[in-house]
Amino acid sequence: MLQKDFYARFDTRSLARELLGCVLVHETPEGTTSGIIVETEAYLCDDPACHAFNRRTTRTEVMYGEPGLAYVYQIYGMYFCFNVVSAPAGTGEAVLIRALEPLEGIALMRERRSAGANTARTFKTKELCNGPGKLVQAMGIHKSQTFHDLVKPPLYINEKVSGEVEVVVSKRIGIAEGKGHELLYRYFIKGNVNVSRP
DNA sequence: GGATAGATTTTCT
DNA sequence: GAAAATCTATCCG
Repeated sequence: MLQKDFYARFDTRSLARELLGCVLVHETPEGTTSGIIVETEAYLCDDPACHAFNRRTTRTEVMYGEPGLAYVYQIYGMYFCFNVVSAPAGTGEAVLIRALEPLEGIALMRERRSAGANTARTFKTKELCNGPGKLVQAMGIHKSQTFHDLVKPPLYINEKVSGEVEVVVSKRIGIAEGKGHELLYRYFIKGNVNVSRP
């Protein structure tokens, strides 16, 4: 399991890159789900797209906390996004986890995703976690886990299983022009089929 | 296969 | 009252 020093060691963009290949794990009463992190985005304090850009508020308070905390927020009324708080306490930065490659508990992920769908349908394995809102649903992560310290169960991250990975850098997804649209703060594993947008 | 509209609620102005 | 770090169903080719 990754410890505090890992989250504190890197600046936000380096952490976003380092998290690729690591394994996000969530232990719940229904079972354990886990997946390899294959896509991330960095949000810096001097970045208009960052929630903590304007000022320190109730919602963004956790982003100013110590690195390694979880930040879960609701987006577009019905979905949630999971972030890892980065940068020293007092600096409002975080890494958005955008996609996972399902590892453990795939049946449970399918169950949770189907329960969230309007009509009965079967999800392919690569459709379970290939987007920020999707992985939160599949992993059973809840908004109340904001402020959870990711160095202990039930929600934590394991170190890379298989050596270094080939990383591709790109513009972020869903950022409007004039809001840091052109910044190359998105990182994903080359050729991985679970990435939200190749 | 790709494009598009609609769902729905918290947060801040 | 508007905007938001999205996803799915449904249309069309």
